[in-house]
Amino acid sequence: MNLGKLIVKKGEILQRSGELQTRIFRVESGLLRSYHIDSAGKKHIFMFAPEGWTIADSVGPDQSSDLFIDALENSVVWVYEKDVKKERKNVGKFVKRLYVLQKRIIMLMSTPAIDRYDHFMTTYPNITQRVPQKMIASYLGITPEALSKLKRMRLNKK
Amino acid sequence: MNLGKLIVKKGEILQRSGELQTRIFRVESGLLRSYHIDSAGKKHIFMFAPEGWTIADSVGPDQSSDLFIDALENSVVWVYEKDVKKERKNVGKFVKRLYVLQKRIIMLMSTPAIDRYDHFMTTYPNITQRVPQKMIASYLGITPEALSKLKRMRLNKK
DNA sequence: CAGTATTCTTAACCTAGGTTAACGGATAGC
DNA sequence: GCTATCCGTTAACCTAGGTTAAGAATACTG
Repeated sequence: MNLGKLIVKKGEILQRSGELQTRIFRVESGLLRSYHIDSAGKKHIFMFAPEGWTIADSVGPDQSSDLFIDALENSVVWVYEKDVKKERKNVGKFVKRLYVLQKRIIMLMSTPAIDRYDHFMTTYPNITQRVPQKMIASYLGITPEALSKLKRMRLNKK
Repeated sequence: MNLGKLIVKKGEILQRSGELQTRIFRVESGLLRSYHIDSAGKKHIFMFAPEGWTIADSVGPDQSSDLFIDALENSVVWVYEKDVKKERKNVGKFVKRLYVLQKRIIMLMSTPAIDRYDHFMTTYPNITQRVPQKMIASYLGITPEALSKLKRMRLNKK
């Protein structure tokens, strides 16, 4: 599970979006960061990890990564393999929840409200029918008036 | 640790912001939600929890809650006490990380960029000095130009 | 049912932050 | 030391979403 120590130069990429087999990086010295690249090609920094911190993509053992991880300074890094057994038991619930929050943060930073709405509708179809629209707007981070407007604007386009 | 079953009516509040002694709620039937009330008094829904889901405020064992939890439908709920021993060991790292993400989501939804900037500067002063300002902007979810503008606008006001 | 309370929508107007582009200052590589 | 790249700033203009207010549609309640 401990895969050893890695010495990385500033700018080196440790993990790319789309990779399976994501790892966990513990920073002994230096500075790492993780970031997401959106559909328009823009970078959004998800987190910084200075000395003593741990950084990883919070995806389950079978998912491919959403994040890039690279070094902002020359760094020394301990690399760990994810513990698939633990992830399937206790810890898995935490990892899953972390992933949901991670995704939500990335979407809040990089995705327009109407797309977040679509994502919500397909991800939680059952909730959709049980709460008023204004609560979905609140979850999405916009006002009910804005959601109303966005839906109408989409209709008028088609 | 299992504190028993609770039958709640639509509208009932299970946890208030500011409370110590936060609990974990597992929904047997019905629908709960958690939300944050910002400084302007506006509600921001953090999460919905239908049947089978677990909902709680991801604060550590000594922190007071940031979130309200209430029932959107008549519900049956299992209540659990947080396991302080576990939280101080293994699981604590996950809880802490969840809390950071929870806070970031709430801030992205309810706090203007300049205040998020201040929060970042005081929370991570050491990172501040090691990365260019454009990366802080990226972390905050805004463009470098916008951050530049916001800082200048603040100066002109004083 | 009637009556009240929510919810959804629309519209006019406002504002925070995005886009594009240009410039000067700082850094890094050679 | 010279050049190229990156960084921060400014400015003009644009756009997504907020604010306020009002009306229509829907859902509760007695």
